[in-house]
This record gives sequence, C-alpha cells and structure tokens, in this order.
Amino acid sequence: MGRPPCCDKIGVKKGPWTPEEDIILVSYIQQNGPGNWRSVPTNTGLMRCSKSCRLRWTNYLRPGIKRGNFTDQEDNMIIHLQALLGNRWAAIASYLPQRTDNDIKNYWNTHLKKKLNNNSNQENHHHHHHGASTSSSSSEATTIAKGQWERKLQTDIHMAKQALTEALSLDNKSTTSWQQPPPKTTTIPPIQHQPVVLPPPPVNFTATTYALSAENIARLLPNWQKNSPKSSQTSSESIGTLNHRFPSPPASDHHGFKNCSNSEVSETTSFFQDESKPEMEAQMPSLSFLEKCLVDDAAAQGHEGLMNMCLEESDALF
DNA sequence: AATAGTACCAACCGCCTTCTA
DNA sequence: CTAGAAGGCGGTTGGTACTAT
Repeated sequence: MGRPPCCDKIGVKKGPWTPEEDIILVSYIQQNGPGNWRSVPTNTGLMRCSKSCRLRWTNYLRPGIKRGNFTDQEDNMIIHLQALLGNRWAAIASYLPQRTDNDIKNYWNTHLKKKLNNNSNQENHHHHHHGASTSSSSSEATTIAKGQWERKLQTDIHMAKQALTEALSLDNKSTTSWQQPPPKTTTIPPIQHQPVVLPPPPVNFTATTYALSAENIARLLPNWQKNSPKSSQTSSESIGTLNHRFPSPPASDHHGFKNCSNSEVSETTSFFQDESKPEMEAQMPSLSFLEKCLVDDAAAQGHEGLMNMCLEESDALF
C-alpha cells in the first residue's frame, strides 16, 4: 500500500501566516532541516498542511531570498528564459537563485507580460530574434504536456541554444554577471567546473547557512543566533545586507546575486546549492544539459568568448 | 477626506510526477 | 507491479496597499 496520510484536513489553518507560526516553522527547520514536510505539522504543532509549510518556507522564510526591485538584468533574463522554457517558473527560478518561482511568476504576470505586450504593440517589426523564439517556443512550451518539454528541448536544442546564446550576448553588452547560471550547477557532476569552495559538510553547512536565515527572520526570531553555532559571526558580517521583508534600495549595481560580499556569495550560493531549492536537483540535469550543449557548441563554433565568459564567471563566483 | 479603481503578492487549489509500502 | 500518499509545480484568487478622481 501507499504511505500513511500526511495530515488530515480537519482543523487545518489557512490564510496568512503569523509571526509566531513563522518562528515555530523556522525553529523546527533550523533543528531538522527542510524536507520531510509531512512530519512538520505533527512535530511542530502547527495547524498547517505540510504543503503550506513547505510553501511558506520555500517562498518566504528560506534564506537568501531577494524581494522586489527586479533589475533590468533580471528582467531580461526572465524574459529570455520564459521564451526559452515557457512558464516553467521553477526552472527559470533556478537561474535566479535569489528569487522564488512564485516571485518570478508574480513578477511576470504583473510586470513583464505587460511590458512585453507594450513592446510588441509598439515594435512588431522589431526583435525578429526575440519574436522567433518567443512566439514559437513560448507558446508551444506552455501547451506541451509536462514531461514532454524536456524531449522537445532536446529535439529543439538548436533553437534553444540560439535563443539563450542570444540572451547571453545581448546582455553581455551591459553586464555579464547575471548570465551565470546558478552556481549550484557547478556542483552537478556532468558539469566540469571544479568548485573552488565546496559547501561544508551538511552539519556545519546547515549551521552556516542558517545564519542567513537568521538575517531573513531576525525580526521574528531574536534569539535565532543562539541556536546556530556559527551564525553570530556570519550574521554580524552580513546582517542588514539581505533585506527579507523590505525591498532593498535601488541597487547601485545590477549584478544580481553578485551584489554582495564574497562571504555572502559563498554562503548564499552554497545554501542554494544544497538546501534552498532541493527540488531543483531534479530539474537541473536538463538545464545542465542545455548549458553543456551551449558551452560545447560555443566551443565548437569558435564562440570562445561566450564559453570563456561562462567559465570565468563561474570561477569568479567562488 | 472619501471612494473607486488598480496593482501587487502571499497563499491556496488542483493536477502531475515521484516515491514508498 | 500497483495503489495511494507526498512532493512539486503552475494557475488562480483574495486581501491589502497604493493611486487617481
């Protein structure tokens, strides 16, 4: 037979989370780590469905989340990736480690869709390169049944490569940092990158990365650091730079997740590599495949600039 | 100052895939 | 191998904040 039920629907609370609930959830995850959501409501006493707990954590409480103030680079990246992947927000979010899929989805629906509509109305004859990928792959991708898109992605790999290469080269004019796929891809075996700084082993790693959690929920959990062996140091280093509930002031630079100190980068990205979006592990092979094809193809075609750029920035991140 | 309209976003819903007994 | 639950994801909605009149 199957598993036992995760939680009965009786007495399950809905609606906005209270700070108290957040504290309970974060405290529990601090001690046990994310995952096994089924046990969270029973172990914490939260009158919430396991799904709700997971959603609250992944979309709001987990460390390293940047909210609001999407940069132009992020805009472009989302637009290109949406054209490339369709409404696969989780996949798109894997390229924007500080953003949640929900956040990107909301931003797309509230901002970028309109922006694109306005642009397409004003310049239909423009952006043949965009239009080709957007009109074909986007509309198709959204209609393709789940599970089929990866096959399509492989069969249409040339189209995808072209679109992504275009996106990379377009934005390379202004900056290149955001183009770097999430550093977590560097830890996936098929990718040849040798991580310079590997995440600490899971136990220490959890302690370190939860320091970032402390920053995100500092207002909710004043004693957070006390429970996290290494958190006091890291928190003092970076506290105030990650603003969870309140949007950051307009960024002086537009370098996305590079817009922070080295320690922040390593910690934040390390976290993402291992914990913040564990579900991405399942998706990354496809994306890594695409990336690898891009890099390989770029090399084959003599696009060393693109390839080097990707590799160099990957190294630079560490 | 009050009201209506709009924008934004956190959270829910339901479907699909994966996993487990 | 199969049934059924957990996990994951995308679409949608409801509440709140903001803006215009």
